[in-house]
Amino acid sequence: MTVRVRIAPSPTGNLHIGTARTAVFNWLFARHCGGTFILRVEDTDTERSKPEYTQNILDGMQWLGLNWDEGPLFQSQRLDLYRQSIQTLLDNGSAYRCYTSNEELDTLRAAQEANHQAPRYDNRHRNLTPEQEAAFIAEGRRPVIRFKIDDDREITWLDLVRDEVTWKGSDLGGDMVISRAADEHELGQPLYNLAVVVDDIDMQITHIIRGEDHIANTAKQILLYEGLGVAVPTFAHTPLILSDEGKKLSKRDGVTSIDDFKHMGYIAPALVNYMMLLGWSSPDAEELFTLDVAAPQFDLDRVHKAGGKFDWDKLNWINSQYIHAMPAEQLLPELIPYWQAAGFKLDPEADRSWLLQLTSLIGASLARLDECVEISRVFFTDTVTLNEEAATKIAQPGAKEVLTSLLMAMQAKSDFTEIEAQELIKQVTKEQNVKKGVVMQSLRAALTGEVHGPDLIQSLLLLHQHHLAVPRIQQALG
RNA sequence: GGCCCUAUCGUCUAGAGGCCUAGGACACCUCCCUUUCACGGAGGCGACAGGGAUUCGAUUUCCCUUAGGGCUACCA
Repeated sequence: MTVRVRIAPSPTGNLHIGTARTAVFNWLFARHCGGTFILRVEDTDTERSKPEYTQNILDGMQWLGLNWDEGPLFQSQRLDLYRQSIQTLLDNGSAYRCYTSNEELDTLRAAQEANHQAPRYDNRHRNLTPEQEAAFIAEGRRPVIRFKIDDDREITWLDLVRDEVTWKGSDLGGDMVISRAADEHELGQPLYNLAVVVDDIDMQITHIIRGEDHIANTAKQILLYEGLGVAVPTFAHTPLILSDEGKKLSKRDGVTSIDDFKHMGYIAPALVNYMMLLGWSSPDAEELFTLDVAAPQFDLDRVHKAGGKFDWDKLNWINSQYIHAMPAEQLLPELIPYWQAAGFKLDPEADRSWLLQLTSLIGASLARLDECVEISRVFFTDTVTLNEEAATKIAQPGAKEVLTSLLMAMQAKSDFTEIEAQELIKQVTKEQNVKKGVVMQSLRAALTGEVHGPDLIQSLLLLHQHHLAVPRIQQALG
């Protein structure tokens, strides 16, 4: 039996980090087993589902490198399939029409809550006589279809990450609605649990890997498999991604969509790497690896049971490791859009060599791509403003003289090599009889307006190439 | 309220009865490299929630307590 797994996002929002992480585990499991990874879009909630969300999810999956083998399939296009199964359940007596009104349900729940009881449907319409049904229909009630859940039933399954899980039928909230209200002899819109089971059966899914927030659904779904007379697949419930407060990460926690991470300057392999590490550890204790490297060693056995808090520090570190490992040729095209968005004037073609040098210069300073804007700002602006500390450096004894010497040398020569620049610094230091620090500090201050920054010699070279060094030193000298 | 799940450094985790004086990574601190800031390198700080039981021996097994989380829809 070949392994078939799926990721089944609901297009009611952009691709969420939690969904993406579940997709990562499914992808890894499929690739590890040489199985098939399927993408199914669960859009049975027509109110909340939006095409743009579907697009966002598809784009996000692709960006992350989570390629799927089959799909995307859309539940909204498979309604007939669900209706057939609903009819089957009706025919074999495991489902029935329920005419309880919302008001009656509300009253019931309110009473249960008042008595500190768990809210649940009391199965009051489970055995209606034809006469009773006719009476409700005559009242104009539109029935839902409920699937019978026996209270004394015990549901147990062997979960691939949390071993044996047991659930009592009485804790499932009574007979479950599988089809929305419709006219008396119609089959209404199928509901989540029914659609999922029918699809998983139809698509011959062998392993259902999803977040632990689905555990109660699993109990219900197992009953549905039985009602439909089909073998139950294997389940695995992964731990949830938690916020700082230790709660399930939700849209309210700020950045949660893959899109957001992308725009913040995280790169796909780093984000995926972090998601893999959140809840799973590789047997050899490695922490930096791609999907392809992780797949052969991926195993649900090594998935942790407890939820994990999302840690920005660790993500930033992983992201920085990937960025630092990128050669300038590869990194440059990633940075250009950020520079352009910041309004920096640059010509990717004509300035290519200069941009590559700049990229090499700042690469090691970047933890996120977007940081390239602030770090390299002084290389793109016409003038700089000295901050307080920088002004102090230029005001220190000997600084003016040093800068004047440097200025003259640079006016005389339009391009320096690194060796020549170092030689020049050395020479000026000796000439002016100052400490090297004075030269370096005043030069940096004049050039960038700041006292911190990337390698000074490299910065000088780059600025001089673009004719920015001379005017800035002049400006600093007043 | 009910049910279910979970519990190792601040965080992510390794650990499947003696290998543990509990290992790694991030963060933090110190030092080195360096004109600076980063990067990089070397150290340091730092945890088995509590109580029972089983055992010659428990981080590891069992029970209870506590804490945290999830679920409790005609959403998915």
